[in-house]
Amino acid sequence: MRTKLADVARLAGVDVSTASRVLRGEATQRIREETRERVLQSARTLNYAPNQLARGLRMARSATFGIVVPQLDNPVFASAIFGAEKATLRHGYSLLIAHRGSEATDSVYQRMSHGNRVDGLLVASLDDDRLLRDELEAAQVPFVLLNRQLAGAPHAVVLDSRAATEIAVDHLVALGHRRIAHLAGRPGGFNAGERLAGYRGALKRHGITFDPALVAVAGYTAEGGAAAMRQLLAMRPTAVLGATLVTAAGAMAVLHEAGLQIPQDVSVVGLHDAPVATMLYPQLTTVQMPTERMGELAADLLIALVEGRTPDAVAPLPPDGMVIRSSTGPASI
Amino acid sequence: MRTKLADVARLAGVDVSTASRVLRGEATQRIREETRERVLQSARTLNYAPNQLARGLRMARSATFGIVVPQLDNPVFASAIFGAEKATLRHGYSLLIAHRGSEATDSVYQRMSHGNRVDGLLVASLDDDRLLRDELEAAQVPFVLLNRQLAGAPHAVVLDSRAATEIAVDHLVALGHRRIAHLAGRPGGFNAGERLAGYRGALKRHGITFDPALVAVAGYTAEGGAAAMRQLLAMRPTAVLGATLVTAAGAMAVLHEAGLQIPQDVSVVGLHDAPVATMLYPQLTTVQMPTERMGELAADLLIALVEGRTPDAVAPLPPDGMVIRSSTGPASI
DNA sequence: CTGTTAGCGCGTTCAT
DNA sequence: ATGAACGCGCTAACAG
Repeated sequence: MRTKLADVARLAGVDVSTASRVLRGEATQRIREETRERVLQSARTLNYAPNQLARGLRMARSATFGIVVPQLDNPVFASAIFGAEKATLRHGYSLLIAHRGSEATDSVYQRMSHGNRVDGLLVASLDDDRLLRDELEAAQVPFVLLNRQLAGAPHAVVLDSRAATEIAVDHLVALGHRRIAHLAGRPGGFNAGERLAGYRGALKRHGITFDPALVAVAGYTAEGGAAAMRQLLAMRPTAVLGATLVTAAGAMAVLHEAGLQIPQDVSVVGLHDAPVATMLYPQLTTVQMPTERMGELAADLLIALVEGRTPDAVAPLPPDGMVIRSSTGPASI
Repeated sequence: MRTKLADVARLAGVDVSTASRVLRGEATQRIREETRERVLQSARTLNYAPNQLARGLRMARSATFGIVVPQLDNPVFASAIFGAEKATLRHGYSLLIAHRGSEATDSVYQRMSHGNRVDGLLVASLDDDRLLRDELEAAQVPFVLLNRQLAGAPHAVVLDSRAATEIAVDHLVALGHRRIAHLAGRPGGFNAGERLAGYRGALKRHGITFDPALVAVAGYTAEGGAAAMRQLLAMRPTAVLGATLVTAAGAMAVLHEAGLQIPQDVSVVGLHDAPVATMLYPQLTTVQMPTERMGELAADLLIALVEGRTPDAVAPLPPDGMVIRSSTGPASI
């Protein structure tokens, strides 16, 4: 049997309610300094930790969030989870993890909300808007979206993908590139649209005419990046801007196969930064994004929501900057 | 207010105790088929889900496990978590995630055990034996180690790193290699020792004399792999066996810099398999390991433990096999 | 300033 | 075959 509040109270010679008040640090209540000390001391010697199940039942508040991710091997999500876990821990919340499976009924959101009684949800789903909205509505708990938007959902923390592509293009233009290809993400996706907008905006700002033939849909896989790059080869770009590290890597493989030198013949930039960037050859120049911070801010926002505050919307997180490695260089032509 | 058992009971016109018996599917109890139907129907229409907090409090059993990882961006752990989550979900358990921080007192294990009342722990820590044993002892819950051993801890699910290096060496020897370098992991680490043993054993089996100068400590980072490879260059190996994908990638970068062709001049093999292997140039030949299965088996083992069974030890998980890509080829000399 | 009391929602005796 | 009553450990209203 583990030590419970009653044990602490008995040892301190007080009632459980008094012990509870002391341990919870009630500011409004007045408690004699001497009793407070005795209770604290008892709790320490007994190594007391409150039973969160009982507390959650009583308070109708589990101090637990659920985080739902599509995959774990995506470094952006891994980093976001890490940040979220740091923030929740800091505020005394725990984090229940689950992946979004294919279950039709009793979605993961409802299970966490109704079953586990989480106080809120961190949602990093890639599902389409309609499905996601329905499932989140049924969950009936506050939620914050991670790196995506959802029409009608007010709370989201996203990376500023538009700004990221802009500074990537700036970097390439500064190196003299004008024929810059873009490996685009999933058409219709929120971030894909933002990136394309940033790409076009930056080109325009530099007086370069947008050429649709320099954009190919790559999705988010190495194979997709490779296929898109093959298609773009005929356009003879001097630089390529990938949507993610993975697509950039796929493109690099195709460039290698084609006998093109990186960066002498073609420069390559990837979005986000992760250890894998240093594992490519040549090491990939990237736009570093605050992915861990995104998780932290999302958790902070969720905490504010469940604690009844009405937080301001969080602006898209600007990139941390370019990480210049070896995959970019002066334009050859 | 969410629907509770009493709501279901009222709608069905029975007592809560009856509703409880029906919904928990008590085998010993006899319940009239007609009432059972009515209760089930009521639960369905009210979209009832039992409050796990209340149930956990009552049963002294939260149906929740804690999983503790050092990092999330390690693909082996990410995959293991994914597998563990699948298995726990399948058996009606939830998964609380946390990383092992640097907190001295009130370790993450104790917090999960005493505070969150998890029924068991999945431990993927890299901490040294002494610290880990003390903290786990204080947690007082069943636990299963993930991909590591701990003296005196009976339950662990590990990958067979020894067999993995063995088949990697077999593959290289079959290609005619005899000067095979090894980028070793953290000295003293469990898996590092296993890999070295497998390497030495396979060499011996093929009648190749073990040369300590062909082994360099690389740790588990790209930089470590690069440094070790630089050191080994003087030995003119025709093949390199990395401890992980990351170290192999670091080594490949050094080979590129040195103007050596992969695989014409030097073949490279990495242990574990992950998408990043296809992102390297040339694509990396690897030994695929059942990392996700490891997580599943660990969760299954933990479930057996907390449910009072006395499961057999799980043997080290053999590799799934070689994934031959482009980084290995016939020995040049 | 502190003790008494009453549940939170559920599973489980013990009755009937 | 079903209902009544109790308590898991905790917090919060109400007394005093």
